[in-house]
Amino acid sequence: MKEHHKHVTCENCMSFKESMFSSFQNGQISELNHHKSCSFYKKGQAIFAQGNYPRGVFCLNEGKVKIFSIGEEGKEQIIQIASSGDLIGFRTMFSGEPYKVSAVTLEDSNICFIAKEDFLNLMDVNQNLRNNILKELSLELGERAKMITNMAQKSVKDRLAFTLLILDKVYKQEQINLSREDLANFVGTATETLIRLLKEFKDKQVIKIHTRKIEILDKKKLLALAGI
Amino acid sequence: MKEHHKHVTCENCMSFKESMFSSFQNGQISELNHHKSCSFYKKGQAIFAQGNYPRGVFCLNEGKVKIFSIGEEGKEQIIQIASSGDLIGFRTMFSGEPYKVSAVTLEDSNICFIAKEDFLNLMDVNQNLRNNILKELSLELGERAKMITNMAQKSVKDRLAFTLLILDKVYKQEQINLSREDLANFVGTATETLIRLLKEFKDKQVIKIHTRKIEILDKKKLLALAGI
DNA sequence: CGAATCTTTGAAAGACGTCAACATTGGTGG
DNA sequence: CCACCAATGTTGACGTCTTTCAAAGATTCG
Repeated sequence: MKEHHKHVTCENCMSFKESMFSSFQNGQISELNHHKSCSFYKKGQAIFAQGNYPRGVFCLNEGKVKIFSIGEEGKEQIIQIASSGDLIGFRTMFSGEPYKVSAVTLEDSNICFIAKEDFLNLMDVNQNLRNNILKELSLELGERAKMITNMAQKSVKDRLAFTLLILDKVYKQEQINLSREDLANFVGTATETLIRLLKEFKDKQVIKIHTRKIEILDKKKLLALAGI
Repeated sequence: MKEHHKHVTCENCMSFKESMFSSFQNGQISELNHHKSCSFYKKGQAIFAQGNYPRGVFCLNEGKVKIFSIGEEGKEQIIQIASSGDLIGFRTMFSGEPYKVSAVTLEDSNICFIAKEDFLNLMDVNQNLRNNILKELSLELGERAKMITNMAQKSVKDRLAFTLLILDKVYKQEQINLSREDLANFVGTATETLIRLLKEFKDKQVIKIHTRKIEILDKKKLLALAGI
């Protein structure tokens, strides 16, 4: 468990080189650092909520965050899991709308904040940042077309396989650590259905279950199931 | 039916003021016009295809275009229907990837083309265009989060209601004119299921069916069904 | 240790997709 | 201009995947 209010500067941020700001020069980095503030968020804490108006962007120094949209029955649909180095909430900087999604930490996290005005100023001045943002928006748009297609055309089992592969990348060498409900809300199914399918995957030696955590044993079988 | 090779200049383009270029000044408009070429596409003709690399962007002067992604079984999932004034294929200008979706005309259309290099030069020079593009990418990203949630959580009936409301905006005062298969591929269901639900909506006086075309009679009922 | 939360299992109903046959439509050539 | 054919649309029957509801079993954390 991480300590509270760990102070991080952009200069010594472990996630800096994979971040949207990776192309910044020394002077720009310290300027960025000057404009950011850094906060500790406990597991389960909200970073922003659907319907609110944004005041800036959040840069994830350490931790994991679920980005989800809430359907009419109040059920969460997880769209994305953000992790160290990811910038979140920047979409709303340009759209003029309130947030269309909510963000909640999945574990204790250190998250930096850059005010909207400062961020937009950086965008104006820095072409690399602009290009990185354009690229990221574009990549995400492509991913979401794929996700829509999966939701519309694939069985729950196939989607679970697909989701586990995504999570494998997010959790890297760690085991996947999500509640059954969050996992179900990412796959887009009922918790009970998810549990039954996990058991099936376990019986087929595709995954190993350590109570809450999930270890992927056979990525090839998952790839075949997900149809990639 | 429109005649072939109708020549359109940006200056006299009926869709110009709703387009991404609406903020251009006179000199910029004629420069834009100088860099574009204009082609006639017959109904059902492909504009670009998933997997190919983009050479530029397409500006829809007149007509309608389905944007879809193809699932593993070869089934189309329609993501969006573009109409007059819409710019399509600009996502791939920034991502460096090949197209993740395909575009095919739904009716005879006039479509202008702007080469990638020219378009990116315009982006560099023109802050309004840049902001419009950023805004459009952001808005679309928000819509797709909503679409993912709908696909994952709502019944086919609810999604049909939602889709009809989207199409009502696309077709404005006209009646919706899509094949049953395309409509099913937008809703994300089988053609047969779609037909059964259309009949149900017809019996409930929500829509009126003129063979292929669909007229919306009761938008309120649709809004209630779609849960908006 | 116990309360609260999260997870698992079972049974039953319903929504949806698939297959096969049939009907209608619109475009084409005679 | 009409008849015909291919493409598109419609209907019914059936099976199965998935959800829902209810209850019991684990686990976690104070």
